[in-house]
Amino acid sequence: MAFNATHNDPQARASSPAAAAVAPVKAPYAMVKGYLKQGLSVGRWPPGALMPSESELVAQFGVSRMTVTRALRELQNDGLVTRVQGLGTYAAHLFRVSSTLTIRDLHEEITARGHRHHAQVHLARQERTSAVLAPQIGLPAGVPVFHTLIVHFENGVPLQCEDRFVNPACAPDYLKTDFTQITPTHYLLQVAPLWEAQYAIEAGAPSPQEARLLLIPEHEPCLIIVRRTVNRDIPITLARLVHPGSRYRIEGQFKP
Amino acid sequence: MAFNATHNDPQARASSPAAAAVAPVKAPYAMVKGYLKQGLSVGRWPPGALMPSESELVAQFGVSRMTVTRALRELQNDGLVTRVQGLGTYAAHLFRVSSTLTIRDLHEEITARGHRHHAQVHLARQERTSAVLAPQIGLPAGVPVFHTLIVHFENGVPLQCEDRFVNPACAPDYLKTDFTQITPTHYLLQVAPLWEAQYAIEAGAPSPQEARLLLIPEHEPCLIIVRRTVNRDIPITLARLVHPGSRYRIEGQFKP
DNA sequence: AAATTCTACTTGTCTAGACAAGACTATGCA
DNA sequence: TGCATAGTCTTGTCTAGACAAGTAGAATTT
Repeated sequence: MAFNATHNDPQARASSPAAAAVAPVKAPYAMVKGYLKQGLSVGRWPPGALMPSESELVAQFGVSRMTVTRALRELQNDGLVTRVQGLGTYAAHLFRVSSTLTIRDLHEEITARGHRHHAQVHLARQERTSAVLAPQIGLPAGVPVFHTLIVHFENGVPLQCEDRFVNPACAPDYLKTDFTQITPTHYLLQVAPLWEAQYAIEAGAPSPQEARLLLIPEHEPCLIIVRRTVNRDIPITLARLVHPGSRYRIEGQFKP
Repeated sequence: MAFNATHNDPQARASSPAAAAVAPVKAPYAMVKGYLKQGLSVGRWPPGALMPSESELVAQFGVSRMTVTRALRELQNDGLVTRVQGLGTYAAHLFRVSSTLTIRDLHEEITARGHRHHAQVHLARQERTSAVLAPQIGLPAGVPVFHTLIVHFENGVPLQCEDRFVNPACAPDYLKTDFTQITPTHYLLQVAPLWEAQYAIEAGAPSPQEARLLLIPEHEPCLIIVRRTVNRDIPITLARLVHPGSRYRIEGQFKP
């Protein structure tokens, strides 16, 4: 991965001008993919247009069909083309554009910035699901759940108020964890490494308690993430993450 | 895509119990992928563990190597495994989990909900880049830019205030567009169908003007998206999209 | 003892051909 | 005219083998 690009480096691209003598030879499938991507970029195939068929590309590039198929399948996964069996490959309507939104463990995010992270545990106990909470987390009402309320600090400044409910069946030792050392996210990833989640990102005012814990005025806008996590239909956790709008934002990029 | 699952439906899954008589036969590559995914889910290979090699899976499933390779490559693209040439395939450390965040054209989003969309154009003119704006959009100071200020309504309720600057070089006819009929996003996608973008999502208070246009009090928290779009290093547009926190939120899901 | 070479195993990629199945079109029949 | 059928083109998937290249450890040489 560190040497000069060779034909089996799928990420091959032009390196520094000084090293331009060594041509960055792309793998054939990457050539085909790049050709189509470039064509889409310059408007050769406007959205919805029929693109060359696999056999045409096979003839044009002199490669086997598997190679062309791979290029087209990757473009499809990237959302750049739509393929329909029996019809052909079409340039995608990019009306919906997607990017990968990465939600990282907050501890890792802070330390990656070279800053100091610490946490204050304000609540860590067992409760019973209320009628309001039960449908949200996906458990029956009245069953035990773990409830933690933790404030995370970056360089001594409160950055996140984490109000979390955890299904004891998934993490029986959850409350024994020292949350000043290990974040709940980190712990839960170890207990249940693979899961699905639904999330909602919204702007809202903090609750009076959250404003107090985050040391912000009650009218300060906050970025609130509500996330529900399940492992094969079994609820794991429901978290409400409140961030002061002046201290936290989500950044990312689209790269079709 | 609508019939019973056959061996080449990659999305094949168990359908309703009544139709369980017809076994949802998965394609071989999907079998291998599902087996590995299941193993990762139940902790058979904890994060960082060495997983079976391609040749082992070939022997185990009695399929060709290309089939196994495809399953593993898709798992790699999904971020579930890490592959190193010469070493093997490892279960990924899922400390950073990603999802696809889709930002759709607002008009499509509203009509998809079965609601009515209309827009009010409050500003559509040519200006010159100020010293503050120039570095943000990536153009020199003092050059012409198009500036539009449009409020979008869902069923008559203001949902988004769109403050946008556009590079005339990319869309010379931008100002001739009837923005009550075609959203700027839609128009720009036609002019420059492929692009990259950086975005930031944050919570904040609206400007007095934005509060007035959105018919909300000045202290109402808003979800603000700032997006900068470029096509091969040429800036296309810089947009500030302000949404009332009580009326708009971003939803999505992780599905490793 | 240190450096080098060899070997076994891994992933990365490609080929040439095959069959299946969906979608459209032209044809033949009633 | 209306309908069924055959043909053609498309994508979806799989096979069996091949070579390249990266890694690690064992064997050999210096």
